[in-house]
Amino acid sequence: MKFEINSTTSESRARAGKLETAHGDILTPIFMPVGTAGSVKGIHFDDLKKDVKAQIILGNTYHLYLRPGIEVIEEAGGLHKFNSWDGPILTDSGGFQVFSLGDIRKLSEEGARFQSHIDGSYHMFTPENVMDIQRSIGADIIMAFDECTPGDADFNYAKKSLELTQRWLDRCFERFISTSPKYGFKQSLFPIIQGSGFPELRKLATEHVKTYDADGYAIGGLSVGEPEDVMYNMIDVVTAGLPLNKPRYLMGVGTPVNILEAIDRGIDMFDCVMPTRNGRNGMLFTSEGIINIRNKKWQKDFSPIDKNGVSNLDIRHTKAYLRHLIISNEMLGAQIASQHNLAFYLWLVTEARNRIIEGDFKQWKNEMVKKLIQRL
RNA sequence: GGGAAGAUACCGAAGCGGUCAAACGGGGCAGACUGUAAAUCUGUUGGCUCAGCCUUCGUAGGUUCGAAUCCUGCUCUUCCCA
Repeated sequence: MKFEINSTTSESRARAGKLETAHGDILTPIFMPVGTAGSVKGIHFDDLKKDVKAQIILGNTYHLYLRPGIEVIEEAGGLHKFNSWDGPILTDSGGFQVFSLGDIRKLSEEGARFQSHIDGSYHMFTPENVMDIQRSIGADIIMAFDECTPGDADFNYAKKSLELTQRWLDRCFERFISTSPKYGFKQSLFPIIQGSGFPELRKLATEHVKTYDADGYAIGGLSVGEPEDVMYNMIDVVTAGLPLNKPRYLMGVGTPVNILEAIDRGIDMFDCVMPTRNGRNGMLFTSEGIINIRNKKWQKDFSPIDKNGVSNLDIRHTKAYLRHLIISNEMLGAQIASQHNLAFYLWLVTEARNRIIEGDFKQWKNEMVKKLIQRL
């Protein structure tokens, strides 16, 4: 996988780049819509590509492993064939589920034993079988199996957790390099940097992942309950230590403001459920600020969803109509809101890229942040 | 014409002498959501000069220290018989 930096800025760490995968190029910075179960909730792939302008989507090892199951995906010929998305795909390893399904799993040196949230059955994830599973799913970018350390972890827990993640990373790479892709194209394995909110641990973690000449490096364990300034500080610490010529992926982040701040600090890739989940729940991110479309004040507002919006739906539909759909629990409402939010996120990172190239990123970012935190 | 049951807050529906401004649903209003156990979850929903007070359980009276709860008249609704 090739990554080239097209442009950098003098007053910030922000970069514009291009990541080449077997399923197409990705212009960075990029936001990657989350498609946990092989589907970005509520959005068809045609709209994702043409209207949202998504360049890469996610899938999730844990969810796909439980359902439909790896046999099905293998027989289909991999996830690309199965769901028909022909662009790049990244799969998360299930490490986040080890965190979010905390009460129904048990960690050991070997791996994570967990209960399915679907039927309660017991399963075991190890660094080795998670690599195998991700080979079978066949994403272009696959993630190391890690423990996503909780945001409120104390130093001792965070240190032990990081050390486990590091030992697991060694096993991930060992397995990864001794196996081959199943569908005739190259896969890249990204390590994940943990260390919670402790700069010294983050530095150690950064040094450790650099012992592998990976195609990209991810930062995990942020936006999991810690204060925002801690998150920004950790990003600073990590990006300062990472090689310049490799993409950096900040996992699970975040709000539009989080994304701009992270781009400013040298992050290239993002994913987050926020545009889709919050969209389903009536929260819109727009060029003017944040809208809770369920609020009564939009009941008779027949202005476009977002007058500056880039999605076709933004001008076509009014706030009043979208409010009606969401309030009435019509599934079209969730679809429109999700598609709008995703299109907005993709616009935001694309615009950031343009500004980096133009050279006025910092100024633009500061203006945008002011707008984006407003509640309309 | 005769008989039976019932009328509770925005709607439905509990309550059947004091602990009732009144359970529970729905609806309304607002909030949360960051590598998706989420088309989910939480709060709130008579008024006020708000640790208290005022007005509310069809309506007008009555019994009682005390009534949404008991009694009487009236109005309306539903069902059954003719």
